[in-house]
Order: sequence, then C-alpha cells, then structure tokens
Amino acid sequence: MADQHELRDKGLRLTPQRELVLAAVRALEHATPEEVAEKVKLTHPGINLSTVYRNLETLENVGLVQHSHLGHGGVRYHASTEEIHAHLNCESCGTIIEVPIDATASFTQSLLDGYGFHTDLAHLAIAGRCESCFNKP
Amino acid sequence: MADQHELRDKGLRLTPQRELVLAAVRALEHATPEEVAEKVKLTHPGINLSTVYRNLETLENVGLVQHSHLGHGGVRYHASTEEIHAHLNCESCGTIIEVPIDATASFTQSLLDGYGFHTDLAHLAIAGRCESCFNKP
DNA sequence: AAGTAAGTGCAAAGCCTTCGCAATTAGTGT
DNA sequence: ACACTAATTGCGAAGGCTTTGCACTTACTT
Repeated sequence: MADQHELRDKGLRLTPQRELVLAAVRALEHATPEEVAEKVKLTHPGINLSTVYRNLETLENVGLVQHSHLGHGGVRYHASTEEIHAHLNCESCGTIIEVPIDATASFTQSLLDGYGFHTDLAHLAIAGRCESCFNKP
Repeated sequence: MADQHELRDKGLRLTPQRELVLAAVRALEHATPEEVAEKVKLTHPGINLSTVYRNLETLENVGLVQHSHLGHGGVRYHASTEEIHAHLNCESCGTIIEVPIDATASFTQSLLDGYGFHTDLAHLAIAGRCESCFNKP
C-alpha cells in the first residue's frame, strides 16, 4: 500500500517490474543497472534489461533514485533516501571510501565563495589512491 | 628536433601520426579522442581513429599526456605540461570551471588526515551547478 | 467490463573503445 | 645507401553498455 502510493503519487504506474527495480536499488546501494537486473530476476526472471534501464531513468526523473559515477566504469544507482556522501575512489584497487558530506562542507563553501559553484560531491567520485595502494610502487 | 628528442627520449618511434596526436592534444586542451582525430585529419587525413586511441594511450604511458573524466560523457586528454587544475563541471550547461590545485589543498589534506586518501582532483571533475544555472528553475 | 495510454519484451542499432592481423615504416647496423 | 627487425599503422570486426522502434500487454480510468 505504502509502496503503491509512493509510486503512484509520483504519477507512475504500479508495475511489478517497477516496484522490483525500486526495491533492488534500495537494497543494493551503489548498484549498476546490471546488478539491479540480476536482483530483480530473482523474483521476476523474465524482466528485460531495457526495462530496468527505462525504469531507472523514470524513477530518477521523479526523484526516487539517483545515479552517481563512481569508478572509471559505469553508472551506479542509489535510493534518494540514502544519506548523502562523497565517494573516494582508489584508482589502483577500486576501493570506495564513503565520506559524510559534512566533512566536505568547508571545501564546497570555498568553491561557492570563490567561483559561485554549487558543488554536488555525491554525483561524481573523487579519484586518488588509498593509503595501502599509495605505499606500494 | 626538440619534438623528436621529446618522443624518442621516451623510447617512442617518431611517426607523423604520433607527432600530430601530441600536437593536437597540446593545442586543444581537454579534447576528446574524436576531437584529437579531427584536428589531426586537417594535416593527415588518412589517420585512423584507432591509431589516435593507441597513441593517446602510449603518450599517456610515457607521461606526455593525461586524461581526465570531465562530464558525463567521455574521456578528455590534455598535455602533461598544462598547469594542474581541478574541474568544476556544471551539470546543466556543461561549463567547465578550472580551479588551481592550490585552492583545493586544505580539502585534500583533510582527506589525507581523515581517511589516508591521496586525492587526485585533476582526474575526475567535480559536479555541481554554476551560478547562473543554479539561479534558474 | 471496455477503452486507452503507459509500460514491457524483444531484437536491432548506436556509441565509444579495443583487438587481431596483414601491410607499412622508423630506427639500427652494415 | 641497403637490408633487417620490431614497432606502428590501417582496416575491419567485435565488445561493452545503453538506447530505440515496434508490436503486444497491462494498469488504471469510467
């Protein structure tokens, strides 16, 4: 019921595929479209990958999910309700370190002051190297 | 001559294609492989796109060029001699604002202190909205 | 219960990038 | 200058990932 309203209040039809895509994004955190599809297939094996893509886009349009670009590779989706955080992406080992957005406040403030830029650190990862990779050759 | 030594000192053969790719990257700043190819074609129409890709990779391996991920889209190459800067990428209008790396020092230091993370702000753009887009609906 | 517009599945196409392979060519030694 | 060898090139094809067109299905409206 709650779910029904959640989607329908946004003007979306309530299809099993759509519900499952939303549920999968919420359960997985930082999931690629492919991973979302895998998850959905557990309960709805027939779902098509393009349906997943379309629903991710739709759900993003109404604000229920969002995507970020974490590594070099692909897009990842997360629920809008997740706590906002920046991602530090180690270019060597691929580890993702999550940083509470509070810890970045003074930096984003300085970009606002200096450049009038309203920063959204959640959307793109920050590249670099984690401690252990940095200490390796 | 200078160019010859520059490439050959790195252990690379001096082919017209390679020289032109390097020159194009230097001239264009933040160019996509496609743009580099276009530029090279002005003086060497026969060049193949895959040759451009391979040379960009090769030139990067020896440190003459580097790539960054600026927008949603593709990779962009710049000469290693360019001053290092972070990129603020407006998600609405696509504008890129360059920020001297000095201006980010205290932020990267705090990531080092707090997470042991060695940040490379030049490699991935920082997403957000520029002043004028922010003030629009 | 019927109508209609949104949503789905499927297959194909589109980008961007990489790869295999045969032909070419830069740099080396003669 | 000439021949040799390995690097480099062009070409075509293939590979990911994502989008699209279209006919069929289905959720919601009345």
